Order: sequence, then C-alpha cells, then structure tokens
Amino acid sequence: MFEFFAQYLVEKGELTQIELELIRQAAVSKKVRKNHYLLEEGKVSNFIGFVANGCFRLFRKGEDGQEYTMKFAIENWWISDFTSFMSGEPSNCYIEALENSELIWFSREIWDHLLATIPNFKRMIDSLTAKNFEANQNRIFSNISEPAEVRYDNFVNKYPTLYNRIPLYMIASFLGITRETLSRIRKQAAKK
Amino acid sequence: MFEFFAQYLVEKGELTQIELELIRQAAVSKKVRKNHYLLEEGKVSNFIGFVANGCFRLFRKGEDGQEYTMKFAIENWWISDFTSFMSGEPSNCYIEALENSELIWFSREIWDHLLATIPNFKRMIDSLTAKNFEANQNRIFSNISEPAEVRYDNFVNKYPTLYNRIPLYMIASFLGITRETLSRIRKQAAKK
DNA sequence: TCCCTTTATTGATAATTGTCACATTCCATT
DNA sequence: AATGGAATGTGACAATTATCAATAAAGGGA
Repeated sequence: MFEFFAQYLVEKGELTQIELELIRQAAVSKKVRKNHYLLEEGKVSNFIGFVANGCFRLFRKGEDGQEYTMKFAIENWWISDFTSFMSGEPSNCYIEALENSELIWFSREIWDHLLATIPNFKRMIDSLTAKNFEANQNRIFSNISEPAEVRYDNFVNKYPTLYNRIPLYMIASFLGITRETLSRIRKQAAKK
Repeated sequence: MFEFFAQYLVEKGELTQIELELIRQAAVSKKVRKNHYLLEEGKVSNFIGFVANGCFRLFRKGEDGQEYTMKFAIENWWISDFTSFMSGEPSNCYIEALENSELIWFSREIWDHLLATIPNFKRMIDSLTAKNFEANQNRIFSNISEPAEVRYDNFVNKYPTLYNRIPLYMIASFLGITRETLSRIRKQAAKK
C-alpha cells in the first residue's frame, strides 16, 4: 500500500530512500468504506490524505440543501478541506468515499513536521499547492466565461478517468448545472 | 506613500521597526495611470504589488474575445497574477489600472528574499495566501450553487467599497453574467 | 435471479439569462 | 456650458437552463 505512495513520491518529488523512510514511519494507512465520510461539516479538517486507492468527493451543502461538489479525488490525488486545514476552523464541507478506498493519512502535526524536516517534500507540496491554485483560477474562469456544454467537454477531456466512474449528477453539481441539463448536453454531444 | 503600507504591515503582520526598514529598502514605489496595464497576456508576472492607492482589475480574455474579470484590487490589497508568479510561466491575464494608482512594488527576487529573511513577513503572507485560497473556494461554490441575483447581493455586501467605484459591466463579468442581466437584477432589487 | 434502491433519461413547461438594437445617462474634456 | 464617448438602461425576442413529473435503466444485496 505504501509502495504505491512511495513511487509517487519518488517520481514527483525525487525523494531519497532516507526521506521515504521518514515519511513511511509518519504515514498512517486508513481505509474508508463506500458512502462513509472522512470529514463532516462542523469538524476541523485536521488531516491530509493521499488517495492510494478508490475515490472521494468533497462537497458543500447549499442554502437550498443541495449538495455541491467542490472536487473529486482518485488515486494519486490529495484530499482534505485545505481551507479548514490551514485555518484550523471548522469545515463547511463533507468528504465522502464514493468507493471503498484506501488513504495514506497524515495528521496536521505530522504533516507540518514532515514539511519542516524534508525540504524535497516541502518543495513537492509547494509545487502542488501552486498547481491547485492555478486549477481553482481556471475553474473560476471556466464558470464565468464558458457555457455549460463547453464546461462539460473540458471536464471530460481533463479528467478522462473520472467521468465514467462517478455518478453524473455529481458531475453536474461540480459544473454548476442540474442533472437533467447534463443529461441533455450529453444527448446533444452524442449526435456529433 | 510607504507609510500607508508600513501601517498595514504593523497591523496585519506585527512587524518590528527593524523588519519594516528592511522592507522599506526593498520596496519600489510605482505609479500606474488609469487605463494603463501593469501586466499583459504573454508576459511573466514577475512582481507582486501592494495597492497603496487606486484600483486595479485582473482579467482574462475568453474564447469569445470578451474580457472576464478575475479579481479587483483596491487599497490594502495585493495584486499580481499569482499563477504566473509562482510558475514563472507567461500569464494569460491582464492587470489594468481603473484609476490613477500607486503601488508598492516587489520583484520576484526581492520578494523571495524578504520571505526568506523576515519570518513575520512570511507568516503574514502565508496567512493571506490561505485566505486567498479560501476566497477562491467560496467563489467557486457561489458560482455553482447560487443564482445570479444572490451572487450580486453577496458581492455588494462583501465589497461595499467596491461596487460603486467600478463599472457595472466589470462586476457583471466578475459574476459571470452579462451587463444587461445585471442591470435588470439591480432594477428588481431596487423595488424591494 | 429477483427485487429494490439509486441513477439517468425524457417530456412539458416555466424561469432565467443572453443577444441585439436602441435610448438614456453619466462623465471627462474642451 | 457644450460635446462626444463611454457606460448604463430598456424592450423584444431567442436561447439556455431549471423545475416538476414520470419513466427507464443500472447496480447492489438478499
């Protein structure tokens, strides 16, 4: 299980064997069963998880009671409510396992310690944080500038391994449209 | 001019006089005239600016050639294309002065040096970065979960000093609607 | 396999938003 | 104060999307 993560660390972060060993000792394996929650609204997101296996979604509940998907995470992605993690304030998000999943799990204390003691790890995470920021910017731009059909096309192209693994109504809420509209967009697209 | 910035640093970052002096020496004052650009698409955002005076907008051009406002910045706000700043890649954004404005301007080299040598400054910036991340999350959530009228109301409540200082069509593009729709939303709201 | 729950599709209709054309208002400059 | 350009408002209509209701399809236990 950890080996999968170790491979990621070597590829992405160019970590040495010694550094890997430090992380291995700090890491906790965690299984989350389908439909169970890793985080619920009101609780502080005191962890960061690396998805070794399975699939998660992070969502918020709107004024209308509906669930709005903020992000998905599959293998090789990191999952947490980073806002709550950074602020230490209670989260307004839920993190739900969409499949039986396995995580490499780090508490806040351990995470901070790893960042402070392993420069290569910190470099890797800083780089990911920058990418994450960029992705958020792009998503905002997409939301304000592109019609729903284009947003869906881009989603499919960007996450080819996601769109046939996740219920469509979650993708719809991620894109900011209703499931019915997504259904019709797909029907249109199929004609072409 | 710098005094305005110094006050901000003391309030937000609790910087000492010695630290202030280091920053003062590193800072460059810069004036940007109304309608002039601080950054244009294709160029690297090699700076971070603190708005001492005036107003800026950061926007991207859509496929349709339209300008979509990604953010505004007035006094006490920071302005840069952080995506390009962090990656070193050419920006896809423009930063335009909406008024005659004054900046405290830091080159990337100086910025990195300040962060590395002044822990209080780094702490302050890290905190702002976290807030910025949170704001982006909230904006995404707003875009996918709230109707235009609510988004506009929230905008007005959140940025009371902004909405009567900036052309409405820029606010419309920030919210992801056309100016005509915003005009009608405002008309509706006025009735209540 | 069958049944039940969840998910997806579809139709009809309403609400929202966009587009285009034009009128009006607001400002900055002379 | 006059003028021209930018910004905003408005009306008519089209396109998009939401809502509601019902059906169909898919998937997961017992």
